[in-house]
Amino acid sequence: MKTIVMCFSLLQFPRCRIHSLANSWWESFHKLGRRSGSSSSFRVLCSNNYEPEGGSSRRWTRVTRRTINTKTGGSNESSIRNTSVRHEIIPELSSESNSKKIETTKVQRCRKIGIRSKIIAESTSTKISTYEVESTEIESDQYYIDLAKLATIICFDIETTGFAREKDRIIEIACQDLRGGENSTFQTLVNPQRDVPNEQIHGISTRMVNRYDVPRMKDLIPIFLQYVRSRQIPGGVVVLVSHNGRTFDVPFLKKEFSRCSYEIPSDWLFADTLPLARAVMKSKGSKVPSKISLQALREHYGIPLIGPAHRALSDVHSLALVLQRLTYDLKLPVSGLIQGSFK
DNA sequence: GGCCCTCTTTAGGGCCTT
Repeated sequence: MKTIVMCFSLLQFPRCRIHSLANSWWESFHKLGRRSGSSSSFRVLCSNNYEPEGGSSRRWTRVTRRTINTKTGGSNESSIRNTSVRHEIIPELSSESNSKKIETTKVQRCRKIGIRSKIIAESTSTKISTYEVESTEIESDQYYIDLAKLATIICFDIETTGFAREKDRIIEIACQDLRGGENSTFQTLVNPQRDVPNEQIHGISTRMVNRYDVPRMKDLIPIFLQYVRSRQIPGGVVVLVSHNGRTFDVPFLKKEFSRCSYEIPSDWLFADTLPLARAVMKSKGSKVPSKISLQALREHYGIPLIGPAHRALSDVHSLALVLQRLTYDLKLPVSGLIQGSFK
């Protein structure tokens, strides 16, 4: 597996884009906080800044001559520096010893940076009662607080050839790490090796994706895994957030992984903004409106559309800001988001 | 498929995702 991951270089794929939306989420969050005059929500979704072994200068071994047209991009953030930290993922974090291991990992291997560290160091035990979490009493609040300190929050979205994961295929994937910084976002078209019947929805045509230089899913998964791993805090978990992900994006992604003989890494968690949106509506004392689509939420919060609607990266940008507003409204900390996550 | 609402719970329709 590791060998496969190292077989691809993002720089090799100009159509696979890693953008620099960097700190837009943080900037917006701080603006929101200034407007509200409240500091409690600033504990939500914060994280420290880390970079994997080798940093941006690392080199991946090229073992294929297949030219795949992808794009990368991004901006440097002053707080990001190279580090010799190694990836040592803890697969299961369910015991007290593992909780202690997290704490040890945090102290020994991680660097805290600026205000974000101060934010995350605060207690994050506040939870909103209307957010129905799936967790049982197996894990303590402290466990989730510890886990939150090493969590990477990544919003993601997919475009597909249809709704049926059994017969349809992913044709575009986009992600945005809310921590921002260099290589914080990732976007690529995916070659489904079939016609795209719903171009009218997202504007992605058969001609755009059925190309030799657009990666197939089996080509992309190792790159995608490497991207996520590059954003992951050593010893921490990744929380992949999407809208209606529980019933669409995540099962679709899992199906594609399975089809290509891959498994979703055990330290990936998934969160869905749809139940968060319902919880916000309930908390305001109103019945859950019938329209709680991502577009409806974006309009509700006055978030401008960046780029064409129903393209993965545009929706990810919207989702990142919607998530920020939802967690703010719910006063939901990272630990609460993790408690409500699923695998 | 899961969730929510209502003309409901022994059910059905609508919404979310493309």
